[in-house]
Amino acid sequence: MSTPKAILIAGATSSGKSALALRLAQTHDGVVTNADSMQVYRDLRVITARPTQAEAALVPHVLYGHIDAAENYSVGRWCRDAQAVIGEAERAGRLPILVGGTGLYFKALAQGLASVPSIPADIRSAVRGRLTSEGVAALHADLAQRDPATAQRIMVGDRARVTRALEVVLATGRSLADWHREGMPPSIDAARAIKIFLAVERAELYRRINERFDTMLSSGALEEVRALAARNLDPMLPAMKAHGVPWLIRHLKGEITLEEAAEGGKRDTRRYTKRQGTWFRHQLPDWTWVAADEAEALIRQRMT
RNA sequence: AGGAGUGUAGCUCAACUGGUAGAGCACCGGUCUCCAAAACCGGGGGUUGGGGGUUCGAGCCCCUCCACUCCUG
Repeated sequence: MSTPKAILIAGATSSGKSALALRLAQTHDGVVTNADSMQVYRDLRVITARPTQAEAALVPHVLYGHIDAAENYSVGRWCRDAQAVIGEAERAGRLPILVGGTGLYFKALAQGLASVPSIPADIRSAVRGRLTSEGVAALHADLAQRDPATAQRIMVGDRARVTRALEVVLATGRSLADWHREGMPPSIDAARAIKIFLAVERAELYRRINERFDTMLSSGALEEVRALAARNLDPMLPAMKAHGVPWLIRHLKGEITLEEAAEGGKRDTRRYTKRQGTWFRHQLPDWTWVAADEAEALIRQRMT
């Protein structure tokens, strides 16, 4: 095998992937690049378990906390950012090490994304406005008229996809399915990358998640969320939906106890990690699943 | 020790005067192309504490044992 151009490390939340990425970066002159949809937000440091400043001082860490919580970041933007980072690392002779838990980001990076043009703001907000006023069923019915093929593939209650498909036909006059057929070249040469998924046994993972959430609380998570809440941002923004954030905001409003909020945050995280496993198993079947304590040895072996 | 009470799904609790044991949460599986830590779809579970009895039929009635709780001493 030729020298890998990049190492991609995925894994469930709390699987220990950040620590692994750090170790590898230290020994292989790497650039740790974030592939997590929530760690990109500046306002969310503790609650997303972003690497600390001390860790970031050891090796270069990029795409962490570089976006304001008021922004709507997206897969597309991340792909462009990641591509730039990878190119820069290569020119500097450093190894890009992408690490994160967002499956869609990795898939888009390795397999390409449909080149749907960005949706004009007025169309986007009009569609989202209709979602609240008319409800999903009405939007789905509208979609069925304009783009029957796509409408058939989407569940009637799936607000996110119905909204997306509708705004795409309205803005481009073409079916989302058409755009998907065309596709776009991947951002990296996936065949030459090491791709691993850090596997942790379910019970152990749940134990770690619960413990980690408590640690976050004692490390200032509540204060962080208080500051975020004080900005009075739109609750529909991605950053406002990070695990634990909605719950802690409810606690700060006096609606629920801190204990209830913590339970909710932990539960959401547990359920999420289950979906992460499903995603990688089915969507990216060519990734290697490996236990955390064997990952480093496996990677070193493939590096040679 | 005596008196009273409780024991049903992992948890909290339902089940009219005996008539096919359910609900919430938890949990499990799946979908996935630009808000993905999102948005959705689906699922099974119980020797009703153990044993015996009455009855066509027992979570429910009777006996007994066990566990826990409260009261009295």
